[in-house]
Amino acid sequence: METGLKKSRMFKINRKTEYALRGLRYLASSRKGEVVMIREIAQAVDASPVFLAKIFQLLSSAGLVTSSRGVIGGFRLSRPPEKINLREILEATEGPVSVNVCVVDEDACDLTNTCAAHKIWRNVRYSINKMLEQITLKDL
Amino acid sequence: METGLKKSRMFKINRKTEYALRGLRYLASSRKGEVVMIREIAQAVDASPVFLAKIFQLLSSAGLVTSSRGVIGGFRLSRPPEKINLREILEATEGPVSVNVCVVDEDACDLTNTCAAHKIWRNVRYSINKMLEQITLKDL
DNA sequence: AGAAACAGGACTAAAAAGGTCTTGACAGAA
DNA sequence: TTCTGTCAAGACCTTTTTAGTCCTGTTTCT
Repeated sequence: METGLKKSRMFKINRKTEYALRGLRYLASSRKGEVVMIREIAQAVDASPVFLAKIFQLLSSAGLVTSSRGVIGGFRLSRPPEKINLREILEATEGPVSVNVCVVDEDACDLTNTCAAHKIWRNVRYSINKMLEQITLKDL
Repeated sequence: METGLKKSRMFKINRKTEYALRGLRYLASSRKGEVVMIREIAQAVDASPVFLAKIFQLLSSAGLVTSSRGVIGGFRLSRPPEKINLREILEATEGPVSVNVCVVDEDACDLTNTCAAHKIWRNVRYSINKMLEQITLKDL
């Protein structure tokens, strides 16, 4: 059957998250604690340095990595790998888990008060977050 | 901070799934078991009839609803609401849960054999599916 | 001061999602 | 049979999101 609507993959992480994970993994495993410049990371994870720089800005402002400027500048993990969980990482690059809008933005749901679905979605979101929090960078 | 990269919402279901859920809910609660034409459903859930028709084609080929053509044609649920779970619905409109590509497509992961992450992603996917399967159309 | 690194914003390109249009197949009623 | 109203299917267009570049500035070390 052909409907004209495309089905792809549900809940798939996007490319910037993919790169973020690879970059963090590189920092965690190959260069424990050291300051590494973006060019090296980009080369290691096979990404464009300019793009990866943007991604690391997100990670930096989320507090997952710490940047230093200047001639020997670069990035390093702000915390040991086992203290950085997957929820934080994904949230830094993609925003919070929401599944259904009305869970996050109450006003977006025109059935707020009567809506049984509301509670369900909230639970789904909670469970996903919980699961993601149990996985740390070290596990990857 | 401004990076030029946008963060929105993680794991958010898209509009066609939203409409699918509303449509199914309408069939389940307002018109139990009856054949209802797409125009009525569209009106009830405030969606374009043409677009909703496409969405219901997906649901139909997934076996969740049954269509009948002709002058008194339309759609009805193939099974009672408590036998239709959320995973089936989301999968019908958005495709399978995958989170990370390499879970679904082994070849896409260049680290297939050594990759510890591989196992992790598989578990995440499994847990999400499990959770979604426990929620049925009736709960919504 | 100068070189080498990140910061930040504007901008462009590519891909995905959302949505329309047209034609055909089917089923029932006159 | 033929007409009418429904879904089926595919091609097509538009809008939104994601991916990625470019340029200019700021910081820090030598």
